[in-house]
Amino acid sequence: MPELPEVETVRRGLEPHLEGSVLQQVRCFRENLRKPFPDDFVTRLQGQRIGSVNRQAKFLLLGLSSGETLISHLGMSGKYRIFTSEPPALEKHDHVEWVTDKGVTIRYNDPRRFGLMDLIETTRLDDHPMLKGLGPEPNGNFFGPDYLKAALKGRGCTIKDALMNQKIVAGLGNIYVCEALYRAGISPKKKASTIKGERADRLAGAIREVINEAIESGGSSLKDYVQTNGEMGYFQHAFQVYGRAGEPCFGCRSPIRRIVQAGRSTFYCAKEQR
DNA sequence: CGGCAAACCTGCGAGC
DNA sequence: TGCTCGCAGGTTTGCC
Repeated sequence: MPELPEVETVRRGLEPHLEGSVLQQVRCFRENLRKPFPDDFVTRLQGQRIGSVNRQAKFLLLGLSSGETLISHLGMSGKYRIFTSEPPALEKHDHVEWVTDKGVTIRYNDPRRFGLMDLIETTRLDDHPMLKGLGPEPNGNFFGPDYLKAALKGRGCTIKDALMNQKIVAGLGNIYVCEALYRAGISPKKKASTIKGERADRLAGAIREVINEAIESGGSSLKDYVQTNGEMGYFQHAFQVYGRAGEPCFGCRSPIRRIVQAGRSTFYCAKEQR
């Protein structure tokens, strides 16, 4: 589920229920996700007031009154659900639960457990191994044609791999890279260093555009729910290439191809993407 | 350094 | 009905 637009949608869902609230009751139903929970996880969360609900790349960042920040990554299958009244029975793969002083229950559910939660002093946030070295936000001020051109210069990997690299741009994943490359008319197999000039301008614009449109649509829902209220995002209906192998390109009608790059599926139109 | 496969996990749909 | 296989939105690790 979660690339940047999905995580931003989750952030917007959580913020009104968490910002300014106190985590009155914290429960954790196992000792690890992809990695172990930090030491004294429950104790360090319990009783904390949440001052801010932020996002960086695909990470949610909850600023706590203790001076620590909770880092939450959703992996492939992580979901937050919010219950404003009496919550239902725990479900399979519910791993963490918070009850706020406003009587709101928030549960983190993650079947594949590729997600991650960690605590770090807020002043040392940028030193956290997962956040250190992250590139700029694709919809932020720092990202644009000039940045992208400089970042791709001399890169021997494919343009697909470059855009998947969180150190170059932070927050894109398989779906939005495929979609941005289609919009820019660039083949995912091109060497990154060959994308320059007007083509790089178009790519930078396409990335910003697709990310912003997806956020406005509440992200993309594939098998799982994305939004914290259980509603589907609807950007999946705007996919031009992702998941459309064999179906006709909306532009030229030639079949969309699926190839594997770095172990991940890439969808593209061989005719329109050069 | 680059490239690639495997690892971490469960669930689902397709095919037999 | 039930089995096996392949696949899935992410990231890290280890090997050549």
